[in-house]
Amino acid sequence: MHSKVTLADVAAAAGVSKMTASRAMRGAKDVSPKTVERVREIAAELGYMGNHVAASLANNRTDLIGVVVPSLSNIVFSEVMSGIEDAIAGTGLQPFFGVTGYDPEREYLLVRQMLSWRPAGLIVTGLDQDSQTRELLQASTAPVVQIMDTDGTAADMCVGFSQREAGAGMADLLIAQGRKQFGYVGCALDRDTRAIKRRDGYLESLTKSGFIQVPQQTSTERSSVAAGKAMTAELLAAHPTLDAIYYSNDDLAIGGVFHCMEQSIPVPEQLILAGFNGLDLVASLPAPVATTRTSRRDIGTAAAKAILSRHAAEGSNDPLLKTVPIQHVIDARRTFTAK
Amino acid sequence: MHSKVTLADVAAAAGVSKMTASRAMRGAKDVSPKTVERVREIAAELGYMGNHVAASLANNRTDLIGVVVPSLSNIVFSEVMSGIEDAIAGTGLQPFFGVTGYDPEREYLLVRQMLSWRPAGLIVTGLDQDSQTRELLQASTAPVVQIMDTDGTAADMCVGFSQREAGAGMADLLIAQGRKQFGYVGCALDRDTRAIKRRDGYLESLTKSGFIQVPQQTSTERSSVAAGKAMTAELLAAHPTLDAIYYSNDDLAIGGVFHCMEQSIPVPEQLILAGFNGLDLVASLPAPVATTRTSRRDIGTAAAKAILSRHAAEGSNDPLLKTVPIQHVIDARRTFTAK
DNA sequence: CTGAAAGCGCTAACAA
DNA sequence: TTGTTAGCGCTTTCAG
Repeated sequence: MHSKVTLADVAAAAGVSKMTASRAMRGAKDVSPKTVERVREIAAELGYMGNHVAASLANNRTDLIGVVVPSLSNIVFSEVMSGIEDAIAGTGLQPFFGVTGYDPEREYLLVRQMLSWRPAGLIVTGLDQDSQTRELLQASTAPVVQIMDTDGTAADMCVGFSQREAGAGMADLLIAQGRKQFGYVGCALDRDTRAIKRRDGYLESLTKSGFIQVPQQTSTERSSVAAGKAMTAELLAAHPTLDAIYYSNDDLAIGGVFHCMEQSIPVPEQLILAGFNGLDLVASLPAPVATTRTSRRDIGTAAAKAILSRHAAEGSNDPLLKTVPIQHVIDARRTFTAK
Repeated sequence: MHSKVTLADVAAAAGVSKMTASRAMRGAKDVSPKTVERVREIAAELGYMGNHVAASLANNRTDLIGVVVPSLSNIVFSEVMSGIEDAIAGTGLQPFFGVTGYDPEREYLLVRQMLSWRPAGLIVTGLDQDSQTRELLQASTAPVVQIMDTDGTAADMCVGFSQREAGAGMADLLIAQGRKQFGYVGCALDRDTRAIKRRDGYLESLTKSGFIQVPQQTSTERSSVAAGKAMTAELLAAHPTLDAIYYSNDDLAIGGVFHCMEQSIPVPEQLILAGFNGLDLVASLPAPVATTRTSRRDIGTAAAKAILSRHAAEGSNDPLLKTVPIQHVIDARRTFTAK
């Protein structure tokens, strides 16, 4: 009953060779339907269960697709993984994940370990790995897709959007709305390189328009609604006249709204709050918050497809896919029409 | 540079046997430090990267630990996975995940595929797999941990709490608060067996206390804040005198609060809202919501540890771990002190 | 401390 | 349509 039953046992019991049994158990192509039926029947009886490890070694490739994300407590990455799941459903590919916790050393170890499983492909978050990791990615024979960011150079393929432009775009929109006093609230800026890029884009755009003074409230703790609430309180205590705050993400911005609601600060009339990610929750908030809707699921899907297509293109001379831009949409309709 | 370099190449270049090279690359036990150093140096030069597939086949075991969850869009499961990550960090184990989408057929396929990788362990959500899947789990030589639920019989080991009691407990608390008119709002009740158990516990407890009439608003769509908002509106339109609503989870309850805030319904004075999960966000809401804080991370950690300890106990006669209960805490302080 | 032999369980590539 | 022959790259014996 246990996994001690091997293909050889099945073959013997069915009175065929291992090879025939092997063929019968998978493709069934070039095997008589009768044989297939008999072999499968016996396999079921014996409780035979194929061994992916042996199969992978024999044909020198696995059906594994490695995914490296910085965090799982962030719903964003869960959604990326859902997108990946969607794309590979039915292809027989299996995702396996690793979480870096934004730690480059851990990322290196993870990528190494994953690569040593000889995966069919690797999806890694971000373009800013350290040099060791980058070398691994570049040397990899398996297709590699870096996701979520296009500000930089990809080791192989890349699916995402410009974080810098996302930040700049939000700044431009706030400026266009006539806001004059801008603030910024962010978490994990010591390690979240994409959040840093957004902030840089935001500040740069403001600077271009002559807004030099931008008070910031930052922290190295991990993003949360509670942190957003507290940091908004602090920022506004020091700078009560702000009329727009950009947050490193929606979680913080939601905390900001909650603070404003408790303090009866009119949002968005007196103060516009802008987050990032476009979490579903944001659309349901009692007070409007601007956000950038990122197509995380699409990024996951596109990344997985890029790997699949690379496999399909194997040996052909088709030009290889490099960067797939994914649109993001600044969503501030509720915010601005409410003004 | 590529992964074409095998251990044999390294061994040859170092002038030792494959075996010595193998030993040098991992444990380093029973090998002279000199040899270890030389072999590793050459391995690095050659860009050698071990092959986990071959290693696993040779020693007939992998370092993979399979995790099956129903969904990733639910932050709860991401947190379980974080807990698992924590527990296995540094043990060299690799988690690989599969998502069922609450589909039993898909779950069966997933478990099969995972088992065929001969994992070091398997963590599966829930106790209510269909019979095929259950057979697989029971026949598995790898340790299996079912998580999140203890209402039922485990195939092997089990880590979680009673969903039924969680629902009943919330009912009791609401009753003790003097509430008289109870409602219920739930999503995905056609497939989320744990949500069903909570509702059953809730209704049963209410019935015991004589509250027979409990209007329900249910839907098969997936839980979301938006759904909670809409369903609360509908439920209250039909039953405006309700003074307590239990939701199948926090997402829906949060939608409920947002509805009440927009309609200026005093929460919790006029209406108590109760969710489930204890999401961090709930603690930051402008209006208090009761919830059941579940230790999801602990569940993940305990599950992973159960697998590790099973491995450690291999061959020994220690009694085997069966069920690990994990506390959940009903958190309604803000709700009730505010009353 | 090091090495040689013998597989792990499966499948590619032929051959029949 | 089926079978045979060789491995895949590593590690477990067991000898030196």
